[in-house]
Order: sequence, then C-alpha cells, then structure tokens
Amino acid sequence: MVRVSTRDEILRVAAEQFAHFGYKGTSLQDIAAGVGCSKATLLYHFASKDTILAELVEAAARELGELVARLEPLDAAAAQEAAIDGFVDLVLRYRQEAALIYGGMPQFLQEPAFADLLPHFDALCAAFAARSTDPDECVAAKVLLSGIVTVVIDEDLEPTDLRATLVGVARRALIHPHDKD
Amino acid sequence: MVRVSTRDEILRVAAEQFAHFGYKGTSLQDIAAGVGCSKATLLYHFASKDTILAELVEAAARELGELVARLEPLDAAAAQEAAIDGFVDLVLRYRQEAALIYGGMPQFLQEPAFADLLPHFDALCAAFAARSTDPDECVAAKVLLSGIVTVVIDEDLEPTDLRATLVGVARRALIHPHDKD
DNA sequence: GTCTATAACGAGATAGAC
DNA sequence: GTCTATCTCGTTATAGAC
Repeated sequence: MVRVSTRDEILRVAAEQFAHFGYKGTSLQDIAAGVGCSKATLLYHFASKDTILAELVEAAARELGELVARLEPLDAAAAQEAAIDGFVDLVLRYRQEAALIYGGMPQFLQEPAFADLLPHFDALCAAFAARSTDPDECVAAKVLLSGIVTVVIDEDLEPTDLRATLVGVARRALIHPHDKD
Repeated sequence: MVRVSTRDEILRVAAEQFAHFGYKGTSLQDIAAGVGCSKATLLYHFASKDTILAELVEAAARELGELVARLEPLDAAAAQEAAIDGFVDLVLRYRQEAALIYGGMPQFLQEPAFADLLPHFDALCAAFAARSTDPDECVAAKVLLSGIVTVVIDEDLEPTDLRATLVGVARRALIHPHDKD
C-alpha cells in the first residue's frame, strides 16, 4: 500500500495540514501543493473543501459512536473504565482528526460535519464522570477528556507508552474509591 | 466604566469573537459589526489585525511570566502547588485569551505574538510535574494543563466554584505522596 | 483524471473627505 | 476619530482543453 489513489493522498495531506494549521488556516492551494497536483484536481475528487473535512471526520465520528454505544449497557464503574480505555485508544488512532475536531474553536464544532459528535462527547463525558451529576465529577471528566486529546495532538510525543500513561492519569484523576459516602 | 473608549470596545469585541470563532475565523468586518463601526475605524486604532491579537495576548502573557518567575525559587513540591493555584486563577481571569491561545492549532502558537509564551508554558509544565523528568509525570502535567484551559473556555460553566474544583482535580491527578520510592 | 485559465467573492489594508 | 470608496491579494469554485 505504498502508492495509493490520488483521492486517498488528498485525504492524507488534508488531515495533516488541517491538524497543523487548522481548517481555516489551510487553503486548497496548500493541500494541492502537498499532494503535488492542482486545485482543480482536488475539486474533481471532492465537491468542496467542506466535503474533504466531512469525509475526514466521518470515520472517527463513527467509531466514537460505536464506543459510546458499547458503554450504554454497562454500569457506571464499568462504563467509566471502558470509556477511558476506549477513548485513549481512539484518539491515538485518530490523532490528526482529533486535533482538527478538538483544536477548533467552539463555533467550529457547530458545523454540520460535526453534528453527530456533540451528543457522543456528552455521553463520553458522563461515562468519564461515572454517570455522577456532581459538578466536581463532571468538571474533572471534562478536564481529562480534553487534556487527553490535547496531549495526543502534540506530535513530538511518542505513542509507544502514551496509551498506558494516559489511562493511568485518567484513572488516578477520576477513580477515587475512598470517597466521602 | 459603562461607556469606554472605542479602542477598548474594539479589544473587548475582538477578544469575544477570537475566542468564539478563532483568529482566522474572525474578520475585521465581523469585529467592526460587533463594535458598531467601520473597518477603517478599527485600522485607525490598530495598525493591523495582528496588532489587535498581540495587544490581547500581551497582558495575559505578562502575568503568566510573572507566575513562572514566582515559581522559580520554590522547591519542587511548593512550586507544584503554587503553579496549580496560580494557573487556575490566571485562566479564570483570562478566559477568552486562554481560549484564543490554547484553542489555536500548533502552528498558530509559532506566531510572533506568542513568542514569549512557549518557554513559560514549558516552565509551568515542569512545575506541574513537580520538576520530575519521568515521562509519566510530564504527560500528566500536560494533560492537566491543557484540560484546565479547555474547561475554562466552555462558556456554559459557572466560574463560581470552578476554581476550587479545578485545583482539586489537578491536585488529585498530579500529587501522589504514596509513590513508589 | 488532470490541467490552465478565470470567474466570483471576501479578506486586510489604504486614501481622502468630513 | 470616523466614514465611504477603493486597491490588492488570496480564497473557493467553475469552464473547458487535453
């Protein structure tokens, strides 16, 4: 799978540049230069710049949905563990997409391409908080969720042991069995 | 201080919109509309769009530098606590600026307006990790640092008890006296 | 499927009247 | 200090040749 189709190559380069410079910060010119083709070729394979974005997000969004669905039948504690493991795994496999999605400004996530994502994030957040409604737990969940994404985005970090490290950090911060009860 | 100068109003609106839509996602047109003036008026008060950005970041960057300077003479444990308290306080007072700075893509931080910030972030990260060089600790520090910023950005969260909550989350995740030693 | 050329538009910035 | 009008450039997207 060394030489792929132009279409796939466009997606690869676009993911790279969107993650690095942001969606608005990347022009079709930039992508075309990276691919080694013209802007017109880009727009032959994709209807618009938005369409490229949508296709990039699609796979990641689908997998996120699957993860959330897997959590639903579990009890709070099991869902919390599964959410941490699953989410760390997911963002490690979709680093650039995560950078693109999470690095964007609040308003960016309102775009139609991300419509499915927001409820999934909420569900994941609830799972991270072990389905507690305590504001402290919810905030902690948000901190870890977004912190994990941001760290994974940093390209100078090796993914080797990152997985275990991130899971460890999240567990330490979120799971505290010796609670006031 | 109800009615302020046009200049201050421009800064206020720009901070709001940059935080919401991103720097690239906000046009001078947008800011002018928010202020209720023309683009030309914006550029009478500021030399360029970049200049508006630089002035917005300046105060936050200076205070961050002061915080980092305060940490330096402290020992690792004291610096860690002071860093957590100080940083949470700082981002709560500079919510929009934090959103702007931290929400941007990696490449965005390379802009001259942010040149001073990067070493400060590194110092803060080291303090969060209690000056440990253990990769686990460093990653945990990064997760908390960026997680805190991202949560504060979320405008639907009340700042009332956010301070104590965030400090609590960070302490729980970063300070672990019962360490392997 | 890929290209060059160009259209149509919005951006940042400037000129000059008031 | 603020405005309208304009300039210049870069952007997305289209047209049509090869």
